[in-house]
Amino acid sequence: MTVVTRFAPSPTGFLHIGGARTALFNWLYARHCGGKFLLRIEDTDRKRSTDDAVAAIFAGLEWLGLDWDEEPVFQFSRADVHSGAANRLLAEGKAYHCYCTQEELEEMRAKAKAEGRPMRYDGRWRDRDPSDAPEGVPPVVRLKAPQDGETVIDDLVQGEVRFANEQLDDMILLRANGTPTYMLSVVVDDHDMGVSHIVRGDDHLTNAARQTLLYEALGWDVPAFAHIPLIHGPDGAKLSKRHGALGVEAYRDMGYLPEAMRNYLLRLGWGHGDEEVISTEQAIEWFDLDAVGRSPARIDFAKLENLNGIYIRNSSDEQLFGHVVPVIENALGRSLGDIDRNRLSTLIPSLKERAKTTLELFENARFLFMYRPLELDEKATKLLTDEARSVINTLLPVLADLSEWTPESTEAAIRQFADDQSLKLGKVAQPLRAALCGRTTSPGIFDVLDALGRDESLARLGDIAN
RNA sequence: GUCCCCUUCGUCUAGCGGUCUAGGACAUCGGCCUCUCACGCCGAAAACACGGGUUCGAGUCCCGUAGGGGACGCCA
Repeated sequence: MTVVTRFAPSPTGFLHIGGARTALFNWLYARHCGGKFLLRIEDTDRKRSTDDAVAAIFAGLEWLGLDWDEEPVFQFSRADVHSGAANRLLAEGKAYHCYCTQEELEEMRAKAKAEGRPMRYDGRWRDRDPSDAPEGVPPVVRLKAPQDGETVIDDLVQGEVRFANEQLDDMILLRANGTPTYMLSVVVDDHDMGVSHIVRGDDHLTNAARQTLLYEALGWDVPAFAHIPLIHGPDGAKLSKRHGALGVEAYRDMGYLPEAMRNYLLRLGWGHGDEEVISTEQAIEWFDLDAVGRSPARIDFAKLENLNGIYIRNSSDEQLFGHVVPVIENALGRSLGDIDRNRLSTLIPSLKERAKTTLELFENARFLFMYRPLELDEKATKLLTDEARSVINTLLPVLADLSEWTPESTEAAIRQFADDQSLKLGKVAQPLRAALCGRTTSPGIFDVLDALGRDESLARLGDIAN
């Protein structure tokens, strides 16, 4: 059997992190099995669906590197097919018209609540003669679902889950205005798209039971289900905006790399022995639904950051440079000229050892793009005492006399200088750092000198010495 | 409230009856390295929710309890 999975978001907002993980698991499973990963946009709620959201979902998936097979299906465009299925059930006597008013349903709900029961439609039109139909009330179409027995979901993640059919009432297939409901659309679409494995959040577990009934009524094979636990916020509660229910593009803007994000999401609820840093190739090879945990996982930004740092360090200099230039240009509000680019690319190897996000990398590189005379931060100002300035003063001609300007040559000269002056290297390096970077932390000082170049370095030192 | 699911260090997890005095990772705290900050390395503290069974033996199986989550729409 060819495995076909799908990701079916409703375009009512950005692609949030929970959806991203669901998409990732679907994608991984399809790739692992050599099957297909399809995309369906569930835009049947016309009021809440927007084109912007559709675009955001596409962009989010692309950013994460989750490519889908075939053209995306837009659910709303298939409304006729969906209602056709409902009409077929009607003709076969497996569905019926219900003329209940909203008020009647409200009453049922209130009564159920008062009696401590869940709201269940009482089936009052189930076997009633259609000739009883009230004038001018447009009916909904309901499924004539079995009233006893049980429906069993053999879930790849949750195991065998049983629901008593009496708890599953006659769900609405077609609304009074004739449009199909979610429950109907999903089943018809998944069937028509040939979906073999439905991987989705476990908030859909009860829906799986209802949908199973629908599959059976329609005479279709029931696909395999895999209901994965939801992601929770750091506090264990539902994901809130404050706690990470952001669009994936927000994570991009916070300086995370898509590969790191993917790795992190993968490890949330799934593990492979002691493996932590897992390449996409390995993930595809190792991923399987039966290893997905059943308990919800909390998002942990510290771990995400740590992983991101690992991916930054493992990036090639060229790759990282490409990632970081737009981040910097965006933060700086100007584009980088050749000089800026050269300085940045020289310092990248050193910069990437000390940043957990590309945003942090920018902060650490910021001094490269500042204009003279440098604005010194508080600590740098404090560090540049008269004594420190005189060290720079004495060192300046030594550096100016260097015939060659490389990390090796400046290091040799400065170490020699410190030796001659009976100073510890730190006593020379720290003032240099403050003068060159305007702050007391930076990449290795010889790399800084190298990146800035001879002229700029000497000029910045001169600004301080005088 | 009803139904369903879940419960190993603070967090993510390994563990699929004996090899568990419970392993790894992040975070935390020490130390080393060192021109600062990082990286790296070494080390410490830190968990089987509780109560009953089953078994020669339970983190691992069963049943309760407690706690957490999800579902109960003419939303998806």
